Amino acid sequence: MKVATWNVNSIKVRLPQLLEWLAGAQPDVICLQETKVEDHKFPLAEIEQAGYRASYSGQKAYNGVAILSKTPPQEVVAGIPGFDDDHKRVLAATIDGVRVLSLYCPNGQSVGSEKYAYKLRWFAALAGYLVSEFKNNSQLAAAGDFNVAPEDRDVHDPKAWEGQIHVSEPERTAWRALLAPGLKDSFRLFEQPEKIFSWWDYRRVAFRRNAGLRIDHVLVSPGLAARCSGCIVDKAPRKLERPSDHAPVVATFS
DNA sequence: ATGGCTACGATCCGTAGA
Repeated sequence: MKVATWNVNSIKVRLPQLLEWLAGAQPDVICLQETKVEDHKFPLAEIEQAGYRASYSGQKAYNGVAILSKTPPQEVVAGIPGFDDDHKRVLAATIDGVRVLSLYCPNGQSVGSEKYAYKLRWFAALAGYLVSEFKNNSQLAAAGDFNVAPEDRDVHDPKAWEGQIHVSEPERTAWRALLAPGLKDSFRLFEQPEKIFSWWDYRRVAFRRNAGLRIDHVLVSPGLAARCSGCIVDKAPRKLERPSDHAPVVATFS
């Protein structure tokens, strides 16, 4: 079983690239973020034509998450129950017995801003949600754009980024709180090359310089970690014309 | 110190992303 996550930065713009990537990579599940479309405008027909079921929770212009799967999704839930949020950032579905969460965590703008406070509040709510979901299903995969680079080795230039948004200590503490119930960053279950990132700024030819951050992750429960045989970032779509600024991350399970 | 790109929805610039 292959579980992928990809912040597509507009599913409307990226649809041809998404369909092409699905045809090649053949994931069983893909979590999408920043779809930026209302549900009635979601490109369902094209995705079904490609052999996928789709669950989605979107809004105009900003945010929006989806889960595409080869087999039917069950018990689909949008948002974090009990956490009031106008932003469409969370979608859960059970696929082949695995509880899958597609997460678009807040960006936070800058340390100390109002959006930063919202980011930290949001992470606290997510931590509680992950615990309750994990209690219901020991096979849990929480995949998405977390907007946190967990360690300095996930940052191209840790000195330049020190204390900044995505790497600040409160954000990293919030990240570790997500892992506290025993979840693992699937990427770090394996030996990895240095300087692997999942996002590169559109500006300053960041991709060609590999000036990136690793902020897209697939978290797995111990039960799924035991079945995990690999986790990679696929940089290929980032090399295309008019790419998303994020690359897909793919975790494989036996 | 600033802006650099890209997408979007409102106009012909502002907001947001990271």
